[in-house]
Amino acid sequence: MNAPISLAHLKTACSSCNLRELCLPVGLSHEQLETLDELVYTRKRLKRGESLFRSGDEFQSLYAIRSGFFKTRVATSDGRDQVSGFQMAGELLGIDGIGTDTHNCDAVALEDSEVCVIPYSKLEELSRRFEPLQHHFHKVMSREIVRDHGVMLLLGSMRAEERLAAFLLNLSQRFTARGYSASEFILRMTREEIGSYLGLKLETVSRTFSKFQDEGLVSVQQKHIRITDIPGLRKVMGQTGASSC
Amino acid sequence: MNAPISLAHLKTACSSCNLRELCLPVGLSHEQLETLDELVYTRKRLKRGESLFRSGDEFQSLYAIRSGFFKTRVATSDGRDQVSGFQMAGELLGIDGIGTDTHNCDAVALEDSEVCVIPYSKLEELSRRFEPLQHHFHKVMSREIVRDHGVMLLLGSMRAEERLAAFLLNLSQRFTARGYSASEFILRMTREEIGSYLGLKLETVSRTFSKFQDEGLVSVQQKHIRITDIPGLRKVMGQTGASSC
DNA sequence: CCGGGCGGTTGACATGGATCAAAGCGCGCC
DNA sequence: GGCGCGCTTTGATCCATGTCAACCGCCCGG
Repeated sequence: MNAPISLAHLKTACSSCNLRELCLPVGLSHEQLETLDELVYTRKRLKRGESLFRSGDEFQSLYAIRSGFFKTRVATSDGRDQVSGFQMAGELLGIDGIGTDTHNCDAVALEDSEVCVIPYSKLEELSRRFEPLQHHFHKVMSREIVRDHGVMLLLGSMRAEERLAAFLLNLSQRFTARGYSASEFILRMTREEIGSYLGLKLETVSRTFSKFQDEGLVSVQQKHIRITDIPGLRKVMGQTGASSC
Repeated sequence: MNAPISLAHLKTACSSCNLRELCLPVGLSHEQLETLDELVYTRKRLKRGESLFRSGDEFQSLYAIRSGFFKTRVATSDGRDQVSGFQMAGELLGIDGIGTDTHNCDAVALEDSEVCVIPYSKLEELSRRFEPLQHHFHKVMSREIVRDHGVMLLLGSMRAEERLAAFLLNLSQRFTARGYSASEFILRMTREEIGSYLGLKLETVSRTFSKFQDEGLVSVQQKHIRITDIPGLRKVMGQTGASSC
């Protein structure tokens, strides 16, 4: 049922991974890190468009993104679906599966990607023996909840321009954290996927990009984005409709 | 800064709590339960309108609701806020604080309520020693994430009627799980709070209630709700705008 | 028992974003 | 390297929901 996925049985070491400051082991000492190395046995490569897991799949592992870009997608029983997040290197996929032992969303690679496979039972076992790991794992889950509340706020009370500004600033900040440019990047997702995530139609996303460009906030060329006025975008996000006061 | 809150230093035992099938200890054996009793030292009573914690407060404990009804509320930097959830007996409050050691939302009692105070460091310690507790706590957090994704889907792609139908059915189901009527209950929150949660204005909530009443789906009298046609409400939720095909 | 205020309802109107439609372009596949 | 499809842009129109306003009525306190 799943598309074929190449499985690389490579020995992976968190202790030597250059994402360790973003990923599960963040903040652990070097010797603590070496304890972690027994957690990750395998990696998995995915090509663009392939699913890492799908809603309904049995849950067994979490996945840490080593490279690439993903979206997660949730669906209603009546066939509508929505992008629930975009994930990049160092972020964790699959947490949704813990609660029901079954995945509740699809994770799809938006470009050729590689993930570390973290067997969940192993993670639980290790985090019982190893307090800093337990603590950090809890933090990761808690932050995911806080992030989701932020998206709920965006979806429930922001206007189209504010949503897109918030989206761009969020991407910018995450790229910065990974050592990339804060102001210039390639969007890995389509206008439709952005719209789905932001609760807008693709036409609205496109129009809003054009509007931002006219206003000199960004320079848009297809998927290539250059933010030319970060404070300006912040101001767009901050303004409360204005008409309501 | 906080409103005065009465602290009851009562010995509380999960093992004899009639909410144990809904709360943290769900699914544990009786002897396992007794290990849990050392987790909860105190309870806290809150009157209607009081805050259990506020955004920015230092995070120290989780709270299990023994009785009553709460809302949580998140805010943007520019002053807008939104209800992020309604919580009832057996549910856990405060998970948002784990990630940053600081609470990221306000929790407000919507009626006189009582909570069990669960010191978080104690919970981590116990769940290291006690695998089923660890496992269940992870499940609770994961389910919260899945729930939030459901709300995001609602906010991003449902119409007003679908949102309100989903809201009523969700309440109904949660009341059922607590042994109350699935079809008749008192809303603890105002139309404005419902609207905030659902990304609608209070007038829209009110109008939609009236519409449901005209259609014979519910009988509404202020905060008193009687669902007269549960399958009908389900159908409202399921229909996909219809115009889009 | 009465009065005031808050929460709720309803109506009229405004509007942001959806929808429908059509054309351009750019990227990937062969 | 060229072709075709999918993504994007842009325009015209429509509609769901927001906004503004007025009134109602329940509940609480005096």
